[in-house]
Amino acid sequence: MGATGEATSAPVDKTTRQDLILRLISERDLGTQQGVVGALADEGVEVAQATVSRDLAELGVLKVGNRYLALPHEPGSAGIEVLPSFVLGLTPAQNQVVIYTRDGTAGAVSSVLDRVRGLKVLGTIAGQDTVLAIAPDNAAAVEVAGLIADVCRAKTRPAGNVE
Amino acid sequence: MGATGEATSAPVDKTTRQDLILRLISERDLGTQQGVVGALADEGVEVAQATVSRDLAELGVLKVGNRYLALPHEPGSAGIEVLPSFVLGLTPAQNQVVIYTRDGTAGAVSSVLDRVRGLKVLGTIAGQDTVLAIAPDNAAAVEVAGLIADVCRAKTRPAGNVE
DNA sequence: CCGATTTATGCAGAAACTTGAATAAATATC
DNA sequence: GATATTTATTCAAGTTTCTGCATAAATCGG
Repeated sequence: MGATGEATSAPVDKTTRQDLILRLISERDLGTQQGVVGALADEGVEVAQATVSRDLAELGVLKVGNRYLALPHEPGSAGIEVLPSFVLGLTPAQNQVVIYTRDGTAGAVSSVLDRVRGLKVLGTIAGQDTVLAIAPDNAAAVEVAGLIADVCRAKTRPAGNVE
Repeated sequence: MGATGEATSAPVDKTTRQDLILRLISERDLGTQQGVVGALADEGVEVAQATVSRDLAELGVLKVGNRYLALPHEPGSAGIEVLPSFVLGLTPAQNQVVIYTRDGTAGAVSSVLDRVRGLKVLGTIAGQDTVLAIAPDNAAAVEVAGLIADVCRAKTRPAGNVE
């Protein structure tokens, strides 16, 4: 049967829908909740914008500039949104990203990077003011670097306040 | 205020109660659901036996012989109840437990031991038909050995079938 | 600053979950 | 094997969660 664009299929539960949202905003270029509603509809999941609003908040999805980023982190711990306070610069090199941080904060930055789910980072090594993030390959390293740069540059705002 | 034996305190939610149950059956020697109800009451948590029955089932608590064991494992993976099929014998040595298994099943046994929460095992090493389980100290090793022996000897039955 | 777009929230009905009482089923004891 | 004990399950509240609708609040583009 059809690979894409089902009509109305079985009603999915909240968890399934939220997993789907995480996948969709990784694959497609989604920047509005209405867009997410449409993308969900393409997959046969029909919900209201209000629901997407609440889902994004619960998932901890960030909106960087004009794009949602599926980078939720462990609840309760510092997330990627603290990076702008610590990161001074960064540069991809081979399959690595070298990240320059305020002195003494490299450990914290590496800790954050380790905890962010969805980031293509295999592992990190932290010095005093430098973090080395190891990615699977150069493409991933470039992607990660771009992502972190975006987060640090653009006005980043959490997609919501989970109660 | 009193350290033990509160009267009726704030109504606790399901998760809190289940955590408490895990702790109680580790500390005390509980062998019946009515006993668990009583132990909970001592802590100021009043519930019916039916609730305890459902809790034990959800928690995956085992009843070995005449005693509940708080050894829940990752849901969906093989748990401690498969050990009798694989384990032939075992002996504590220093802070380790040497476990003799059916040939080829040492890996599976070690995998199970690694996944069982609440077991005082730091790590395991598996050969072909032998598993070495490393405990913090001799006392822990003896305890673990006794536990595994009990599980293999006594009629072990899962405390329930979660739907 | 104004209108348009995007996002968040109060509310209400629906659905799902939780739990105790009663009772059935299973297990142990003699 | 009969009885007593222990555990599981059915049923019916009571409670919580979920979600759309309508609307308020916030943000963006001139």
